[in-house]
Amino acid sequence: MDKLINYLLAFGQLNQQQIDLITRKAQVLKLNKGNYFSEAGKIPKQVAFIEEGILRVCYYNSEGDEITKYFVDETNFAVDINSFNQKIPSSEYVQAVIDCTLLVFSTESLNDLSATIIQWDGIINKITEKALVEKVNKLSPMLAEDATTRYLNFLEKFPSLANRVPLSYLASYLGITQSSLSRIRKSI
Amino acid sequence: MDKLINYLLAFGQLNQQQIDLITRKAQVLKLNKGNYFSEAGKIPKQVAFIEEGILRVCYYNSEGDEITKYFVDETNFAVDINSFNQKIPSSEYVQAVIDCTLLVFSTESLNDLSATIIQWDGIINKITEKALVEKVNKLSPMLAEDATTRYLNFLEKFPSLANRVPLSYLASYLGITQSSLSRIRKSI
DNA sequence: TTCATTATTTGCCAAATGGCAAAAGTTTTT
DNA sequence: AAAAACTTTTGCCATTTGGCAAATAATGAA
Repeated sequence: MDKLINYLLAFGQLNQQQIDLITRKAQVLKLNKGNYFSEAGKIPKQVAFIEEGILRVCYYNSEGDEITKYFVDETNFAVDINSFNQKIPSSEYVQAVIDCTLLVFSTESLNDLSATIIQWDGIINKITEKALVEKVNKLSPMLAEDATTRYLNFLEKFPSLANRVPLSYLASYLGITQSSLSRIRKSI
Repeated sequence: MDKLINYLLAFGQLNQQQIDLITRKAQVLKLNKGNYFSEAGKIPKQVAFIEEGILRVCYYNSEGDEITKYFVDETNFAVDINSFNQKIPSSEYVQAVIDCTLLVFSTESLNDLSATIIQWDGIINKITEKALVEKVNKLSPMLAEDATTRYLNFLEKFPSLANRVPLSYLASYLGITQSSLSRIRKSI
């Protein structure tokens, strides 16, 4: 739980009473590799803070290919924020890439926290904004990079993952085919 | 000014008094094609609402190439949000792609609005989040598309722009070279 | 352990895109 | 109007990436 609290504290002050409340509202969830935290077609009812492990967000494009939109690692929140906020069915899956320990907040818990902790909304908004800005800044340059560079950058960010994750997850994230990725790996 | 007010009203309620205040804080700025709204290296001190025209956000990558990160069109806000909020020098330029009419809010005006209008922060946060989510959702599939598809999608979103904008703006946004884009155009 | 299933690598060749430089076209300046 | 500066197109060829199918390798189930 410390990881979560420290993370929140980086975005705003919280007193001990508030911290205790947050701690009480968080539920530990162990999610095994391959299992889904949330699924397309359903309205997301929870937000996950990743204490250990890595999730990925993926969807099916119009050609029916499964596309990994991004990976989310330790000490970050994961949720289809758009669907969650608007209470509309998600178009994405959120899946454990490796065994994960999550701290889960339900919609109701979040409402309580928002109503009780005056700084809560401000903190959450900062976190949300930062996470989204990072995603844009990550994706944008990828378009101009070649496949090998994109793979090397992935390796840097997720060194432990490259060989433990199905090729398909990675290839679709990098925007290349599995065989291309396989060849790129070989050439390194 | 109506465009702005209607846009804001889509994200939250505002009474006439509040609308008047917002109107008073907004400054009209005509920005001609090619001119910069904000520049890399400077701390952004203003936010722009685009009443007419199109802006682009661009930067120089490590190879020194100028990359168009995205275009922002009518009825949207533009700012390097990260630098603006953190008050750190921007790494991006915001430039008029065609002649623009902007409604500009200074940091101070925004602070006033935030302090005076109770719903302000909520509205702005919703707008920010929506804009960022849209950018991620736009960029992510582009990686899996070929250059022609990316160009066609651009054409759909900005039909009027394709032939009025320097090739270089467009090509760097699409992640291809100018000559490739020129050939793609020809082939259509 | 063995079989079945799934994931990854590889070969072969086609298609897409890039690099570079010259030519053609546009715009701006004088 | 002519010259200069800049933008876009084009040719030629190299490199990258893809498509498809077969071969290997790895994983999981019986």
